[in-house]
Amino acid sequence: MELPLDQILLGDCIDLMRMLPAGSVDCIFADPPYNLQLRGELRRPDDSLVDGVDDDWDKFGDYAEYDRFTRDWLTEARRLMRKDATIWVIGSYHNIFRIGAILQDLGFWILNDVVWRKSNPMPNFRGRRFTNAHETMIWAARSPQSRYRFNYAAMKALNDDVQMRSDWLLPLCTGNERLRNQHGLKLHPTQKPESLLHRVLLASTGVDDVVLDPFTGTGTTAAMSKRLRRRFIGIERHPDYAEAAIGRFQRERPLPMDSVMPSPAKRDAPRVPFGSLVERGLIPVGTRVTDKQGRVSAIVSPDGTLVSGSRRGSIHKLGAELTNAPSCNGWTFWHFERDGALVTLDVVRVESAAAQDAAE
Amino acid sequence: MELPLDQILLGDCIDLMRMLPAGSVDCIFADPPYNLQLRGELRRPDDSLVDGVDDDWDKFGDYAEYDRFTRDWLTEARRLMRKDATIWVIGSYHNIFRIGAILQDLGFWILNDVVWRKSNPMPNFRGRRFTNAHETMIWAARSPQSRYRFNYAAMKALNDDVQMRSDWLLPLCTGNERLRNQHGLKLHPTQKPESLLHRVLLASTGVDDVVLDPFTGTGTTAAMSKRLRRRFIGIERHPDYAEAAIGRFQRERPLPMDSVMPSPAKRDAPRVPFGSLVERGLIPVGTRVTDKQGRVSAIVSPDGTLVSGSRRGSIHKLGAELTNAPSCNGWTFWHFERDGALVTLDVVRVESAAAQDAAE
DNA sequence: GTGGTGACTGAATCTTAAT
DNA sequence: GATTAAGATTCAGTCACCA
Repeated sequence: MELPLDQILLGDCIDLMRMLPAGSVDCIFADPPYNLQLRGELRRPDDSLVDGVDDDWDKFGDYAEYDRFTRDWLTEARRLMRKDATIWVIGSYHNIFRIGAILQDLGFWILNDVVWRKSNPMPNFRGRRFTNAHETMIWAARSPQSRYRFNYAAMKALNDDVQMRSDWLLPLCTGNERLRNQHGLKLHPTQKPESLLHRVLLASTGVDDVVLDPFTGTGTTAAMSKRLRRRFIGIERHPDYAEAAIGRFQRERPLPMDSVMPSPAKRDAPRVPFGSLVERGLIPVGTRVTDKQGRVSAIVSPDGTLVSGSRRGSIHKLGAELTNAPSCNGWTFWHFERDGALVTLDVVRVESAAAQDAAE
Repeated sequence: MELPLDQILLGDCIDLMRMLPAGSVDCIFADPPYNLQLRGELRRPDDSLVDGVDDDWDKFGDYAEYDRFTRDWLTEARRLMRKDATIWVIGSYHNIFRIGAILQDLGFWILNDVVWRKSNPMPNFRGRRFTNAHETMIWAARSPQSRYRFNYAAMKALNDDVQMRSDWLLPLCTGNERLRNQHGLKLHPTQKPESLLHRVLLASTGVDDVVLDPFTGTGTTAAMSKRLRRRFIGIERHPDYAEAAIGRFQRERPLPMDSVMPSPAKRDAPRVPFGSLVERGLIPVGTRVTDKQGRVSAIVSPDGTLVSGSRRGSIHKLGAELTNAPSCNGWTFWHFERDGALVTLDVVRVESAAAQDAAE
């Protein structure tokens, strides 16, 4: 079977993976059934019913059956991976420990466990546990010898020039992004947010890499692969999900090539201290900066700190302090008026970097 | 063997646990060895050397040894747990997946996986992975039937009155808290911060509960147990660590009793029958009660039931019936007019409880 | 357009005491 | 042990609707 690039295949992932040639994919993202074991209905304090995951595809007899299923699909997945390929598997405490142990048993080499912290998780309605506010992704190479791809600079740039950590704060997939049927009901109970796949693919794949998703669902991996100009192979067993994923994949448009290429200028650009922009007069001392809504404001000091009343700190620190946030990207948080429009500090940073490049 | 309360035993934890009586502890915190001794060579969690040969069977054999060790100590731990006891196990991606799977296989019931997000993790020096900025704790009950302890109100209070989430941001153990030898070197490679154990014990134990730590190390669990007035049993194999833990335990002072008592939780308050409020005239017979919007109404009877047309029942039952809900908390559902304002029955209940307290 | 209100929702292993 | 009734319990966000 030739490699079915940029297609979504309808059928069982183990059967279909068996038909694909060994060593043919660069990266796998897999969102297998979690084997949730829900024992009854759950109601919110206002008595409304929680729409839990009760689909047949998430039902397994016991742990042994789930383990067998996991070993089978991971074995095929590993066969399809090039020797330097990596795999991502997402899960919750119901299944992720079994998956992690089986990954290790099969010879995969775990690189990180990455925690997706949900900014808006469903609360715990009965007050009997901690709010289950995260899911876990395991990122593993095919073997300890794999010389895998990790776009370190891109991740660092995405994280305001500090190393990307193993815990990612991202919202659930809601609102317009969530695919719905003609009745306005969610098409898939567990659609993943695009932001999550965006970061996964940006971190571990390159342009034209072959990405496989054996549990495509409604195609978030498919859409993000196309947007970021990766090649995609999807497998989905459920005809309704597959149909939705195919339509979504067709509608998706790739970003311009230059925006998805790792930018050497950006990667090698030295970190620009805010103070240096002040020094160079690109942002005058005394400038009044505010957040986007103008709820908080501060004044630029000569040393590159901001002052707001009796508080003083870096653009990041003061932004966090004034909004009671644990952290803040001051570059994008603070705005100031220029030519009658509000622009972020980051705009000036980018302009200054471009000017430096031109000078070299 | 009598229960060695408030002691730290020197020896192998499996051997020593075998000598303790079954069903004798309320909570276990375990920080088992990962055996990650990186001396310029790669070692697996069980300390075996990665030999550079991609031999699946060999790797499985190594993991098997770690699994056997894990199964052995967890089996003994489970025997020591009361039927409603819970266990915490902390680990990293090297070992936590194996531990989680074995916990499930042994019949434990996972309640949460809790992520300890390190506010000051060690950076990734080689830039080949995400900064490993967290560790994972599994919190599990002895069985699915366990009626385990979770101090919901205390956790909510600790978190600015919103539910405590499954991701905790806490700094590493550094500075003065870190135990050091006479050369100023850290005594133990993975000493856990007191804040972590403080939260663990506050969440899942009560005053005078028996806490066991089979891998005591330098005794963070011991110290926090004593500080919070829990009873402690520790086991440590390494004489230097045990000695340090014993000294630390002896130096630790318990907090005042009133400060370690749990935050008052509504579900622990004594139950007041609605009828007794009627008897005491706090809510007069004949009072007209309604829901918040005034859509349904009823009249208070002398026996503490409500009457609405031909229907009659308890405040809960009638509330449920009139709204076609499966259940209803009558205390917060029903309102009545007092001094020109609508107040809930619950307000009266709380007032009467406060009056009783004052009278005592 | 803007702002305020209220309804709705999300991978969830979600109670306990008394009879 | 099974059954029944009491009663404790939610956060961040989106969107529709209306003033």
